[in-house]
Amino acid sequence: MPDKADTRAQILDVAQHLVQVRGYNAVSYSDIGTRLGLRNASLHYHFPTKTDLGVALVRRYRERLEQTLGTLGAGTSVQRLEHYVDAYRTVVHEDGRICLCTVLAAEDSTLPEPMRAEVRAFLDLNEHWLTGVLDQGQHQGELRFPGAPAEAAAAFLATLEGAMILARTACDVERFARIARRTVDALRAA
Amino acid sequence: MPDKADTRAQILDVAQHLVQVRGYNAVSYSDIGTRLGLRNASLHYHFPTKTDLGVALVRRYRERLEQTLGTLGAGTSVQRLEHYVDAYRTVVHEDGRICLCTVLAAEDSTLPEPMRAEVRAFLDLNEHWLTGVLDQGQHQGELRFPGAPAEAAAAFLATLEGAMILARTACDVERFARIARRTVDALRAA
DNA sequence: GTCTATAAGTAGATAGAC
DNA sequence: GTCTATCTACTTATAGAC
Repeated sequence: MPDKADTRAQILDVAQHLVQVRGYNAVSYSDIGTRLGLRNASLHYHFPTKTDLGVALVRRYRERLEQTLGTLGAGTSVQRLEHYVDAYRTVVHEDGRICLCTVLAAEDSTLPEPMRAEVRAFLDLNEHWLTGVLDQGQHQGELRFPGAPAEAAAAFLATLEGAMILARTACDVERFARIARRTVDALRAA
Repeated sequence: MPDKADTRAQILDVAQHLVQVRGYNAVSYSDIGTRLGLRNASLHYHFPTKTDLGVALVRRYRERLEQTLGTLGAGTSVQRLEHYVDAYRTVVHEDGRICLCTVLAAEDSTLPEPMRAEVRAFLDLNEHWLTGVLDQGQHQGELRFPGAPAEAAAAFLATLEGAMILARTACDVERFARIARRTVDALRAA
């Protein structure tokens, strides 16, 4: 008699991994169940509909980011940016995994509305946090960039998202790190 | 008795539009046929397998880009970059369309191998052309950036791809143009 | 070239036994 | 909680008439 919360977490773990590689539409209950030794109906017990599963997936992903960003409150703006990039770098893997919400953003128009809202919330969280860091760095003279911090933050996030996609198609995980590094460097005032 | 090549082109037109919005995996023969008043079996006459359709789709898209880039050979490097961005801007629409290969790159791991090869060829074409323009601009003193032209080209392309995805999730087509403009400006030596 | 009809497979989802 | 069994809908794909 397995623990309910535990099984639920395992389902989310496997589902997240699969979605990060294949995308939401290309992952089925069967795919997830096979990897866990569970049947189709058992998954539906924990997540009645696929939308329920998808929403829970993105929500957990965002909550974890909130925790991570909470620990990145200290240090200079450059250090905070570098730790942020490091966190992103850990989700880019040899097996083709990239940021969950980058994949989902690409599928946006096919997602159920509750999922789209969660994906937007995740991206907004990133942009707002980045805007704060860039604003801090600009005022302290550590960072220099044209235009408003919010515009620079949007461009920065766009570059990271695009870099993950490029890295995957090129089967070159280092490509993400190279692009990310030069993008951080471009913001430095020095 | 419709012309065969004509029908084939119409199928590709409709399929491209749908894939740009939904992605390859979320578009079916039925979706395409309904919009053209054609039956499932008729589509299979023109494209025996879905892979055939997908490969033809990306190949035509790349050939068209080659023609477009051919007309962008004249002018200063900044002008060429701006025309390039303009060309990309025309594929970002209110209805959710973005660059075909940006969508396909996000689905990379689920695509049949012949399609993956075509997507890579498209992205390589972009990177090589951009590398040439950046190299030209650097030597002429019109552009200034750190590192090799190829590295700057990869970062530039990543930003455009990410910007398209962000623009779509935010339901804000202007967002792409704003990010693209600041990215071109950042390369200017002046 | 396009059609009807149909195959074979998979999807998300539910009922009810244990 | 997990199972077997089943349902309906949809997918890609093919056979053969017109």
